[in-house]
Amino acid sequence: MNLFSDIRGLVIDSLGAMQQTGDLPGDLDFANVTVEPPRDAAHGDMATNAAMVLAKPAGKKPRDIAEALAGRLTADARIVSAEVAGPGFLNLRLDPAVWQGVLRAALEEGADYGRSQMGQGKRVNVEYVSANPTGPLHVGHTRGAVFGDALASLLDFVGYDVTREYYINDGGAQVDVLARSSYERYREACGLEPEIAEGLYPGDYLIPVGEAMKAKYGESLLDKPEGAWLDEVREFATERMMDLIREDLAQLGVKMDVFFSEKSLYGTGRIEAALEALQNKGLIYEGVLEPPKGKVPEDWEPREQTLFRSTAHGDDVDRPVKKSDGSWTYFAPDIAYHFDKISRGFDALIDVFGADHGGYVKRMKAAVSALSDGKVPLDIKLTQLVKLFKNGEPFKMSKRAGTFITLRDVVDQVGPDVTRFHMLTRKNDAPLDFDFDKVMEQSKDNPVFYVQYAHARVHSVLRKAGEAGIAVGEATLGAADLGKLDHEAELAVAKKIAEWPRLVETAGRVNEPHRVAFYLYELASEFHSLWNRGNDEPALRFLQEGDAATSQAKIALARSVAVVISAGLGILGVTPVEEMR
RNA sequence: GGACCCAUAGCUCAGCUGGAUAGAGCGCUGCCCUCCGAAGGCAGAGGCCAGAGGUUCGAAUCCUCUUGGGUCCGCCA
Repeated sequence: MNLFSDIRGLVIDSLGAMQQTGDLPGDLDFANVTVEPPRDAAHGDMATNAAMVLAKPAGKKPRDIAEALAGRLTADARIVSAEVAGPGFLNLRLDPAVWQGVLRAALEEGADYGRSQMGQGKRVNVEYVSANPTGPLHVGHTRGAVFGDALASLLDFVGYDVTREYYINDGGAQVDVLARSSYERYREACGLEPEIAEGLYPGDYLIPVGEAMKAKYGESLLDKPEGAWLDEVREFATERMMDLIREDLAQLGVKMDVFFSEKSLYGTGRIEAALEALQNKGLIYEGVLEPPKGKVPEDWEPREQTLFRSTAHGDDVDRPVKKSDGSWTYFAPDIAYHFDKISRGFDALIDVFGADHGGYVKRMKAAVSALSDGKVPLDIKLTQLVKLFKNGEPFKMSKRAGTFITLRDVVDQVGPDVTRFHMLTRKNDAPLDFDFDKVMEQSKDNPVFYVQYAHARVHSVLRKAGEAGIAVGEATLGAADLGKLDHEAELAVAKKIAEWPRLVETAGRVNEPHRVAFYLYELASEFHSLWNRGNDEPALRFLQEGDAATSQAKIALARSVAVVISAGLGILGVTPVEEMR
């Protein structure tokens, strides 16, 4: 159930009834009518802007509409009072039974409480990570992996049919470099001195690749020209790197549905087909680009290339798809890849890129817009930089010095749960500080711990109740007399739980999983607050000695908190622990 | 030169895609606890939402400009 959409439905029905009686004109658009929690609890439980939104089109004063609407709403048993306030807000107070109904729904629906049909089963493709298969994943990839994965789960939760996809850049020059670098490690494995020339990948992670090559090929590849082994080694090394990356992702709990190979686009006519589709729309031409203004590269000279008229779809300049030597630019297979996604029938596409790829957003959107005739929306989410700290000191990374931090370094040290939660405590387009010590800290100052602790506390109550001989089974709690939960501190927690279905829909609509993390923090905060009040007011403790019925009602509330935290953490990909440590 | 992102309490950040007196944590101030449901609790101070215009019943939120920070800018992926 979603209480807010229920009440909104009531408001819309009442407005419709007012149209019937002639209190409102018949041709009104209710799309902008909202029902939301008020910022200030003193304003009641919910507020609707209906009167203000409709005043102008209806040609009436907002307060008059509000008064009339209030009369109708209070006829509903759920609405205790409806007061006109401010410029025309209608503040609603709900019967406590409504909140108790929310708790009952949470208990009954369990992990599905808050699940929504908003996505209507539409197919959405979320592409994320897509790191070059030339080495292990580093921290930057980690953020993209966590973000993309949580986003995918979130969209699934609100009713989309989600495909998680990874685009393997195995078709460009970088995999040739990988092959050459691996070959040197192979020579090393054969007892020769490796020559890691400038421009090759120096990382140690290729040493095992060299050894594996020796195991497979013996010394048969030695003393042969590059042309004789390049294809073979490239494929071998790329496979190895993808195994490595898959393991890294598994460490983090990320599992892709599809790994799509860039290479599979070459030599199969698929790039040509995609460009032909653009050609048929008159969006491909031969031309010479203007040099970038202000900062002209030293070696700039005008060259004729094959260009995509991306400016026809919102880009600033047209983009080359073929180099002057006739080979494809990286953009051409990207176009073909997105063309493939479109032709697989997705209703919406999402790409998760690092912020350093911000410059490609417009051209990619232009390509998708052109290829789908504007029918398939592409949203591109950029994840900002992660700044690493150790003991409060910035941790400098240098690829050259080999001191760059990998995903595995992070996960090995702090674990997948802490990594994932912390990476989602910031909006995707805001830079993120990651302090190895702070994120591990077991104190209320650490949001990860704070939320986990709330969940653990609930389970602690359940355990203690069991020890005290109080039944806390699903059926028992579901049938508990929730009318006993009438204290404002208890209702505050119930109200927070009522917001959950609304929150996930909002988060899903804007593709922002961090909202889930912030919500969970707030819910945990309400719960801890209630718990703490139990110190001074024994009547607010969850376990009431000698009163099983009251205890069960309170435990049902606690249990509902755990249900929502568990569902929320599930979306974030974090394990809800039942006890700390 | 241009494009994109960002600018909110002393610090780190939220702000429900236009709503009421702008929130949280840290830090700060004060009080309480030290009868373990205390890996503390409660309360308070703290803001020209970078600046200037505009849009409207209403703007931190949308538009324009300015300032300041980040990323990127024809064949690299």
